[in-house]
Amino acid sequence: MNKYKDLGFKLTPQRLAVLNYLEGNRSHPSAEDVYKNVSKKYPTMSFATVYSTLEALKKKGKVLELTIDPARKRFDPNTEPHHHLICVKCRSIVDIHRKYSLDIPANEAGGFEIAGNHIEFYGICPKCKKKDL
Amino acid sequence: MNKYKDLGFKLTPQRLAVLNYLEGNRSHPSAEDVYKNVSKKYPTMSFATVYSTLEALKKKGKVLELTIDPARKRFDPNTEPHHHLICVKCRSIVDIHRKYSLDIPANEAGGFEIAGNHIEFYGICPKCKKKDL
DNA sequence: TTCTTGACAAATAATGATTATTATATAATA
DNA sequence: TATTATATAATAATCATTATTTGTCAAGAA
Repeated sequence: MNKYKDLGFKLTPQRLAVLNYLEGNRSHPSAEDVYKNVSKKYPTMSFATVYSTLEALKKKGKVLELTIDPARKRFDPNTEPHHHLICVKCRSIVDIHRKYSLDIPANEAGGFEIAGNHIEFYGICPKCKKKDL
Repeated sequence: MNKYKDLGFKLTPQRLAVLNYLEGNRSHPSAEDVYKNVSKKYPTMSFATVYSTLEALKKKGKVLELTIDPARKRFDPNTEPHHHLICVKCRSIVDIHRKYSLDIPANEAGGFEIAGNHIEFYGICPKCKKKDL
């Protein structure tokens, strides 16, 4: 009945709390976001535990680490291939689930073996648009 | 005769050295790369000067800050719109100058005003492919 | 049940990139 | 050349992240 059984690592309360927070979360939280939220339930939770849990989940492919925000890492529990639309003002991130076919001509690929791609769309979110009057 | 005349900020020797290093540079250097190189000519050069120069150039649109490398900022003096192909092993970066038409259906855009996009291709560079035998 | 072992959590320290501060030096301009 | 604003260098501070250490707990062996 436990959906995390197959993770192959110990399911501690702290880890469960992190998993629950991430479950279905589409806000692309930073480690701090995770920490803040999970701390409510587990006040003794330390930052290091958050990082190590996220790292463990990353290794198991349950979470993606996004390199979108220059200031901090963001994590994404949505592991299906998708793209992101980022607000250049407030750095909020929205998922884009479209498929795009992106080929690189061999002469531009410089001998690389292509493994995948990720598109970052930039824009201004509705909230920030309002603030700018 | 000076191609940097129009920058609208003081042209110190240090800044000129940074500009010369960036000119035509396609290696997407980090601040440390810039510092190391420019230090050869200006041994008293400080890291802070590198950062502030890069920041100033960024504001003037002469340099782009890349958020590709989770470990550090990378800078790109090639300000024409283009994309990047990154080696997941060594983090080397190659430019991709193709144009791709990428539309987001309005219902996915969440009310964002789209301003641009950037594609990150992932792969393994020839050097790292060899190392893996 | 008790012992042993290994993984985990928490606290804390350490690291590394970046930014801020401050006193001095220098470029641009009158 | 003098003035003035801005840049430099040195340094300290900050912030996110990683490493270390010590104590705790859980599961299996004796």
